[in-house]
Amino acid sequence: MPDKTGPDAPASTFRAADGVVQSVEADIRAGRIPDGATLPSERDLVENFGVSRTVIREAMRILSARGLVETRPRYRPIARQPTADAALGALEAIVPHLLAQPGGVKNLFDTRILVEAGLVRSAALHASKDGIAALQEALDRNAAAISDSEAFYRTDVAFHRVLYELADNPMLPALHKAYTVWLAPQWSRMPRLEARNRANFAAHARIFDGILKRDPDAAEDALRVHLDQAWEQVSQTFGAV
Amino acid sequence: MPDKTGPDAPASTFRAADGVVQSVEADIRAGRIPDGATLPSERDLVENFGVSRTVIREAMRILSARGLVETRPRYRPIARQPTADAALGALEAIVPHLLAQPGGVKNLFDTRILVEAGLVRSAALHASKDGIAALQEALDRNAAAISDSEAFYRTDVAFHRVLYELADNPMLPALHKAYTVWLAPQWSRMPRLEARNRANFAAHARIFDGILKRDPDAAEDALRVHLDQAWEQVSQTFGAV
DNA sequence: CCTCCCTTTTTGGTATGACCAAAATGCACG
DNA sequence: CGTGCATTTTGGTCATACCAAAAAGGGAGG
Repeated sequence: MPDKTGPDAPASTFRAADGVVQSVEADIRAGRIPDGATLPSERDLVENFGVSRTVIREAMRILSARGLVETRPRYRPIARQPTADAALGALEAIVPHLLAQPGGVKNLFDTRILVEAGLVRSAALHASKDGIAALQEALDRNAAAISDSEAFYRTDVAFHRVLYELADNPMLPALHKAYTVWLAPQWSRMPRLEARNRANFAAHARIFDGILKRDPDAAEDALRVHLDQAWEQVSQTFGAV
Repeated sequence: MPDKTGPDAPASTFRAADGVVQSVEADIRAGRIPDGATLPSERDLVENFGVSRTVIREAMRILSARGLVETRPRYRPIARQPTADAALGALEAIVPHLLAQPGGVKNLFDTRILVEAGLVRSAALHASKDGIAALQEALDRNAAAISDSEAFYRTDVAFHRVLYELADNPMLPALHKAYTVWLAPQWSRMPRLEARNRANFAAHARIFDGILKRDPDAAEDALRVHLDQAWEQVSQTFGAV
């Protein structure tokens, strides 16, 4: 019974693991395996699917690459609902390669500038009262943390995150998180100075001001000045990257 | 000799496959395994690394997930230089899940609008003579294909691609390609009509005109009208997605 | 009764060896 | 000088076994 070679192999490039993948994939998406739940042990899956452990492990690897399960080396796989977050998270292994190439960090950072410029323009034109209030709150928190570089970093990131949240598109906060994680190696090693915090806060305030005045050009300009300056700091710290 | 458990296992969560992955990873990035070359057979790798085929296969799966090797079910793995293209390509397996969720296609398409709006603004402000010439050429090709819907689709995609190329950031053309692939299932099933081609070409011309006049607002507006209209067509064809 | 530590069981990681079918290769034939 | 068939190679799968780490269980001590 465990043997099922031959007769039911439809497509030429069909692997047994694909069947397992599809089945588990469907179970996760349908919620039969809830988000965060541990999957059955490999040996149980062997029994359920009537395939060898080799195939089960292959399937787990594929599911892991798809972001549908989270695997740590010696632990049970955990089911994950396929979110934008998981999708971007799947890039975590390859992005460092891109960043290591000449100009890699700059290129990635430029895409961030492109996106955030669009976001602040959009915010200036369409942000709701609530959205602006959220931004104001983030800005206040940022102000309160100027003298505490650790807290300033957190509130800095949070301020930018609000910009991504304002667009009301769940993919964008995920993108912000990805940017933060990807660029963290550069940023976290930068010297933290109160003077710098002050300058960065002022930039945030200018951005907010542009949005408040419904002036997309001013908001975008402030954002660009801010991020260009941030880039200056990074590239000074690390040399040409 | 093939046994190497115990003594040299530094981190707790270190798997033998990780060692193979790192080694092959380094070989590919250093060009010792050129882009496009087939990797040694699994059995050869077994010999080279002194581990079992189990481990080699595990390593191949990991490398495949990282986008460093391309594996087709029954063929030899092919080395791939880690490019932005490969990175985005790694998302190909999970993005369909996101698109299948309510509003998924719309959300993705909105990010595209955000990005392209930024691109046309940037083009209007900074595009070089050569860049504008390239855009002009793409537009001409598009015009010449109005009566041939198949060719029109190709030149349409090509016109937008030029926008992504103008920014001189290798990650952006990769992004364009990804958008094209991801949204192809929606787009390729749309009815092709010469009238529609004509409208789309007119929109392209307006975008180009805005760029030529160095008027970012006009260019962006034309782009938004164009993509909103495209979205209208898609959502009419497929209902609320 | 709860906590903490130690023992047992479970489970993931790896090694081996074997078999099949498809792909790659090579050789003989037209 | 192709071209088609036979052989070899190679990826995909199965089965089994062992180890070490994690999880579970259970008993001693507070």
